[in-house]
Amino acid sequence: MNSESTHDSARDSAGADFIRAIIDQHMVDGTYEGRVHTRFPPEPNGYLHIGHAKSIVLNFGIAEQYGGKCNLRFDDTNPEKEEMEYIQSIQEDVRWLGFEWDGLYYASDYFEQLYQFAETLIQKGLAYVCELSADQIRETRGTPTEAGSNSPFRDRSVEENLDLFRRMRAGEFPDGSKVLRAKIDMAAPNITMRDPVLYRIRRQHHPNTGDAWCIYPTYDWAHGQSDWIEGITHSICTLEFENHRPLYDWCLDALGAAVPNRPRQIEFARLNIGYTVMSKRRLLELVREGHVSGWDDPRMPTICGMRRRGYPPEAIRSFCRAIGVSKTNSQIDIAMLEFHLREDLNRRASRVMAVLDPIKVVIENYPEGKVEQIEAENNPEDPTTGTRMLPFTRELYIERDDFREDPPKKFFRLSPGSEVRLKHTYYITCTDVVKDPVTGAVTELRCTYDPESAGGSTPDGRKVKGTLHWVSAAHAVDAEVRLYDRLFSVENPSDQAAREDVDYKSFLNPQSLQVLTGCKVEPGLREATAGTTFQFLRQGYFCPDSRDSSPERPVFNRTVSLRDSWAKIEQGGGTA
RNA sequence: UGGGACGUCGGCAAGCGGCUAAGCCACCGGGUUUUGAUCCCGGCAUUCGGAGGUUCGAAUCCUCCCGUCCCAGCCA
Repeated sequence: MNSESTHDSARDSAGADFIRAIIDQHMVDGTYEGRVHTRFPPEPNGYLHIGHAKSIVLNFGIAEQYGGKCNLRFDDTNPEKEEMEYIQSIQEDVRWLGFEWDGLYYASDYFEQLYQFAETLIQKGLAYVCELSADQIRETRGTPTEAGSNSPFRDRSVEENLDLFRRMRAGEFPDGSKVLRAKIDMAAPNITMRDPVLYRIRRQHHPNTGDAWCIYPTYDWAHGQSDWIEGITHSICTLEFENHRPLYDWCLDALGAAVPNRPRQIEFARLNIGYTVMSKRRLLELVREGHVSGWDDPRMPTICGMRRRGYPPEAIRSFCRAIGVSKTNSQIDIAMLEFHLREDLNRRASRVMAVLDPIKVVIENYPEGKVEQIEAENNPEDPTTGTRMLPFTRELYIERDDFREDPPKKFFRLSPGSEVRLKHTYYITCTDVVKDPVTGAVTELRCTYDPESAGGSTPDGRKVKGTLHWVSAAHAVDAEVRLYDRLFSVENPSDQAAREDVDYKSFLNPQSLQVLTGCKVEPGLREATAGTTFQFLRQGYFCPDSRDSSPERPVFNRTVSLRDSWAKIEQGGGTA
């Protein structure tokens, strides 16, 4: 079923999560006759995000692990919010993450059957057509501490209910005028069980069924039965559905579902990550109000945003596996995500040189017009990736921050009189600093090189502490580089906003995107295409932007920076 | 003040009555290094929300208490 690419790491020695423990037990006692069938059931009302990835990895991962199946099912019971655009993007994202579904279904595929089930319910005296308005239903539902009261329509005859329900379907009544309700218990302590609505009248064009229906089932009526129809064994969902499980079971019982063909609902805690928001409502809002450039803005926690940012699917998968599955409401440290990102990229990203904030270096004793080809390894973590040639000339660019006229303690990069190594090649020594006569800003560094140091070491064996990345001025390609940072400047935007009674958007990080122009990258990068993430040596991982980059005008997104212990030293030391 | 669920290191998370409470991230040292990256080595909960109790023995069982989350959509 699933592709081999998802096997990327065996489960470690830790015990299986509680869901797998339940399945293990089912395997032992034969509850489902050895069958495991899960499903990933997104509502097509938004783009998938990293929280969905957790669920995808869980559901598809379980199917794979137990030799079972996993369906992709669109939970399209509410045509008001659902769109084709989302149906497309969701499939794209699931596939990109590396999974292939066994069956592709829509809850709407079952509308007829669901309708028939509802008639069965009516016939059993377990559902009735209620004519109370939405407001009246709310008012008679009671509160957490007070029981609700019965609807005056609760005790209609089976015949009347059947007739009314059929006429609802036939379109004889206006939107919102009637609903079908389950007849359970208006005094139930669990509010979900107080005669929940099963069908509503809504003349709304449906992306899949068009105008075939004017009544639509609610989630509660559609979900469990869809699971049942598909032969799902383990219906895994998030914690907020825990209160609905009794209803899920009630529906199945009412229809006579029994093991081994009776789905079991299991709830786990949804993923939360610091410094971002995860609800589709809020993500939609950020898109609609233009706080980000779209669902695929590289700052978004959406799958498409992360893809554009340069995350490989493997990194997302290994993160999802590492965080575990439990029922504890938790929030994962963003550092955990970044760790798995770097771990993956370190292994596979080609090393290249790019100068983000260039300052010119002129090597005075290097012949004018001479061009040497320097051999550079592509990835020290993987020698099979070979080497490439890099042009070296008298005029180069290095990182402005790699030079200090007045170097702090333990700074072992370039400063007047100091000697450093240029990565893959010569040692250079700074001999003079050229400044703008009016601003005093450093505009150019004059250096000398040691011809004996070709290849990065000298016959006399002297050491240099610093190694800098560089690019030949004449050969460098100009590029735009976008540095991304966390979307929000506080760890819990939603919680904090609620506490301080302000809008969560007031915590948007104004520094979340910094655009650098005039960056100088090595020549080969002109040909780079989206989908490949590189390591810009000593800086971080970057990828060509899938929308805006072109050979004529390369644009790179910073996926994540490299860990930087010097920055820590400098910060800590400076303030101490 | 109703019901449901959850509380083990800064963040995740194993543990299911009996070795000195796994592992990962973060953090703090130290080593290697032509990326101050990677890699390697070491440190990091006498304690499991709290208080009682059962037991030879409890994070694991019982009682009470405290805290957090979810539920009053014709959303999912």
